[in-house]
Amino acid sequence: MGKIEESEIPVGIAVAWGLRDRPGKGPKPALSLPRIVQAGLDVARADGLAAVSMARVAKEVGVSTMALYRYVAAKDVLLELMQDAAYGPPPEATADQDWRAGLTEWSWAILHAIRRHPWVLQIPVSGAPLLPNQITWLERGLTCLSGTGLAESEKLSVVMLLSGYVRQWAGLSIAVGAAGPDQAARYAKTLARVIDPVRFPAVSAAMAAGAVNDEWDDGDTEFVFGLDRVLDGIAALTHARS
Amino acid sequence: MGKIEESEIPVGIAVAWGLRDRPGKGPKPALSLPRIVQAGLDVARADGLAAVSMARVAKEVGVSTMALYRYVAAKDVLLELMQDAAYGPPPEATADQDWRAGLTEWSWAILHAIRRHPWVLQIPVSGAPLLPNQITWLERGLTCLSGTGLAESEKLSVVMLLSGYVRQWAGLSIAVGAAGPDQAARYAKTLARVIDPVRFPAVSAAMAAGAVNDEWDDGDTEFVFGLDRVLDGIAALTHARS
DNA sequence: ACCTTACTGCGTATGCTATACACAGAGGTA
DNA sequence: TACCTCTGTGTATAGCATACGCAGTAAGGT
Repeated sequence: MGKIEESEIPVGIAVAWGLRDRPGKGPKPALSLPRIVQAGLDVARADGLAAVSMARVAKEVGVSTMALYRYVAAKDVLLELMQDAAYGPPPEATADQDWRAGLTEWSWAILHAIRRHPWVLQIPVSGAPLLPNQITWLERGLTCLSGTGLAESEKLSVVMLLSGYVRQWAGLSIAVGAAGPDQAARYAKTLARVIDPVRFPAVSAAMAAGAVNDEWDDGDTEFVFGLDRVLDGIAALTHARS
Repeated sequence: MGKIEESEIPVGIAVAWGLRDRPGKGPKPALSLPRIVQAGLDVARADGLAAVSMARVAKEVGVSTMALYRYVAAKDVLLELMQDAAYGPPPEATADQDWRAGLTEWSWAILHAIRRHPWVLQIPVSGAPLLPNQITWLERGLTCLSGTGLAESEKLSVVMLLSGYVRQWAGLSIAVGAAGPDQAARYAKTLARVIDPVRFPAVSAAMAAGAVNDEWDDGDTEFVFGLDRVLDGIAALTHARS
């Protein structure tokens, strides 16, 4: 692979894809990028994303803080790489599925990945997805839609719509259910305390009907509800196209 | 309003709703919470959310750093208040709309609010929405669905689905188009550079069709595409319910 | 064999961050 | 008047990302 002009591709991206001239001139590197990223994952899993500092990661690898900067241009890059590693590659696709079954599976797989590494949601969105695993997930999602008559740009929009939903839903459900099992009940109680039924009749009605309470008791049924809504919308489009 | 047991309601929340015993014992406060939040908004607008430090906000108000902690328990609370202030109250609802028109308007209003204050997307999600403006937005969204036969919990899910979509879409479109007008083209070029058509046929096809390039040229058409998909899905549900 | 060159990991230093704590003054209440 | 509580502030601490310079290491060219 040829040399890359640094003006075109961000450094971290190039590294992640394995492009880089390795002249092998100096001393042999004592550590590797995957090793650093793995250490970052370990710290995040153990003590949360907030605990992921360069110093902490370096200690985890058994190396001085500044050594990391030989492999990673800045902390942001490390976080991006961690994110890509956290999602990992998507699971193998089941053969002979229609688009709906395929995308359902795909969405669940995203949700599971996020549940495995909830901290990925706290990583600030820095740009469009570009890293290997993210591209692979995108590829798998687009493939599900190959049978439909959708335009390429429509496929792309659909996949992003879906991944956005999963991500958003996961974030909300994790935030609500984070501190404990009965946190949702407390949330409802707090709302009831603060909300004026005259100013907020609809919210009050929803609360009176127990919607807020029931909402997160078994998160999965609520997830499939929204998922089915999105998929119904896509189905309407595919019907119109065929 | 009575005293609140601090175990039930987070401090910042209580403050935002205006609940707090004001014994007026000591010296008169020289500043107010809204003044501080406004200063935070000013800093965020001028130099981005990263520039919002307690010291910077304090300087903006003309006060020592630590003075802020008399009004705000921690920086996180300030950020939550800033977020609520950034969204502001939702616009007045147009009379005599069906749910779809109402929610469309509502979604656009959210998008506009985010575009006015893009940094809100960088605030880490700390919990379920609880602040006054957020509740008001929720109220307005639920009200749009009052005519439909949906269950309360379904209404809630629908509203969250929609707000999630808008938020997600706004984040992506801002991230992509952030650095400049031709950033999207560079993104496409970079992708083409890195992506193997054999390993990623679907992504390559999308790129070849110009999907990635066209996607963000006029962001609004892409926004309404996804929005219509979601609304179609909701429409399918309302038909089933009536 | 030797020098050059590029690359490694490291130690130090800088300037920033949030916030704990103690204190002085203000303005109510008893 | 004495007190009590709430105010704003100054100082101090611990942590953070990272710029910079240095010493050592291995390969390429001569």
